[in-house]
Amino acid sequence: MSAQPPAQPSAQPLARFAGLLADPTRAAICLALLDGRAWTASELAHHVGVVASTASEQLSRLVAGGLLVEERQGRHRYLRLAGPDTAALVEGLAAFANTSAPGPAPAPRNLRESVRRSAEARARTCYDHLAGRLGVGIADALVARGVVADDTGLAVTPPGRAWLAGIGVDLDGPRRGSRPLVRSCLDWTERRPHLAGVLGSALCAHARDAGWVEPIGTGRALRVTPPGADALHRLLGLTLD
Amino acid sequence: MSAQPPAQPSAQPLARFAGLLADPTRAAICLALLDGRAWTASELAHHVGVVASTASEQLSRLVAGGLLVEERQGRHRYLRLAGPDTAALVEGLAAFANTSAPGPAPAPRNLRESVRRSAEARARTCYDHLAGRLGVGIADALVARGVVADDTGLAVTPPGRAWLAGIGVDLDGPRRGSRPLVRSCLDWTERRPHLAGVLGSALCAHARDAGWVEPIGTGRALRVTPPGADALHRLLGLTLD
DNA sequence: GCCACGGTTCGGCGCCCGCCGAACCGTCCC
DNA sequence: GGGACGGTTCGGCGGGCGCCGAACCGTGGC
Repeated sequence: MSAQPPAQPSAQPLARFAGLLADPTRAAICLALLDGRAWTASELAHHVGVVASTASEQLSRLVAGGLLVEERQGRHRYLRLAGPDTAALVEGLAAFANTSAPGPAPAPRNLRESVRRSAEARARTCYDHLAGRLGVGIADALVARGVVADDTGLAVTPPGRAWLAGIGVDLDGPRRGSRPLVRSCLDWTERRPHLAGVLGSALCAHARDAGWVEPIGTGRALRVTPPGADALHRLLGLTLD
Repeated sequence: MSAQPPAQPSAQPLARFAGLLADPTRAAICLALLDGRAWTASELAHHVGVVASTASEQLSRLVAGGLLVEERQGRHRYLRLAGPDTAALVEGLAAFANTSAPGPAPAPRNLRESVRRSAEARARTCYDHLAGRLGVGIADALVARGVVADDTGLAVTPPGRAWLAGIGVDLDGPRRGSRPLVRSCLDWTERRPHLAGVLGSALCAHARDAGWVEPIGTGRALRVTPPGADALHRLLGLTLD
């Protein structure tokens, strides 16, 4: 029974919320949805390797818990993360989970290397911005060139803002809202921060629109196109592996 | 069996890590440790309302998972959160859990009011900085007075830095390290940000040292002393309820 | 030396939860 | 209208896990 009141008032909600991500199936679903797109229920079921009915239950649970939102169209049920803050939470938690937990790690040492070499580790989207070595490299380059200052938290410098506008990255677009202009997001493959927030989103959109990157297959992985590699080298001095 | 490999490589660690907080007992332990102090195992057991053996198991699990660190002294086992970033993660997650999860909420409406009136909601420590209405009030006041800028992420302004030094808050103390100078931390009672990072820590230390606040009992709750109320009003125009 | 006490280990109990298969419902296409 | 298909509901199974009590271990005090 143990119906005695919990000593901390918020322990119950915290546990219930954390429980949403405490299952491998639900965790895999949330990670898949980090690409920011809306997936159908059966896509997710197939992707994480469970039968449709199981996925249906877990998806309902995630929606009820507020992590996911759903949109029904005809006989399809589209699912996506509830918002950018939710995505940041999941990504941050995943990064934390990968950096800590030194216990009986089920990672056979060279799995790490194979992950590092994968296309996703090289360049991918993280919700609506760029991640992987590409994302981290861009973040480093922008800090090195003074576009973004890293003194006391991240900030876009005034000359940096002009420089960004000059190459076609507009920070005053419709996406503004109350989102922070630039935010740091911990990269779970590189374990170092890349850029999120309005700037991260605008950069990613620009890279897509300008043809610098294009998606590989249906996942989050990206390929840097030859013109993209040229532009990144010319503008940021970036050389990718 | 279902031994098929998970589609997402990091789903397993994420689930395991989230699972650490997915239990009410473990969650309550972590929330209690948010005060930044080291507790003994039996203190925690009594506080969260489980028997010593149960607490021992859960504590070992939290330590193995990297959320807590332990320090053994004689026949005592002291436990604290692994670090400020861990504390931020727990606090952020708790705030998120309280804001989302609109489901069958077990909160009987006026519980919220009773929480609001509690001493903890008025003023408390959050790991090593100030929280509650006092914490967010200070944050608002510092932003309003230009000590902290909130344009593109939080930052301490140059005049703000001088002003802080003038009242005895030193930001270049030994605590610097690689911590951000000022960071936003979501307050789970107010659901609005208060100040963390080096500034938050220094402010809290100064408030204690100057006798502005003093702990109530053994918890995280704080009482604002008469001289403290005077100083906060004089320096920041802050009037507390 | 003895005893008190904090902490741990172990066995066992009971519940919860994630999984599946089967049946069912609604939508879309032909 | 009929059939294909995405999605849901339900029953049942199995495993994992959180809890406790009891026994045990090591430290510290007397």
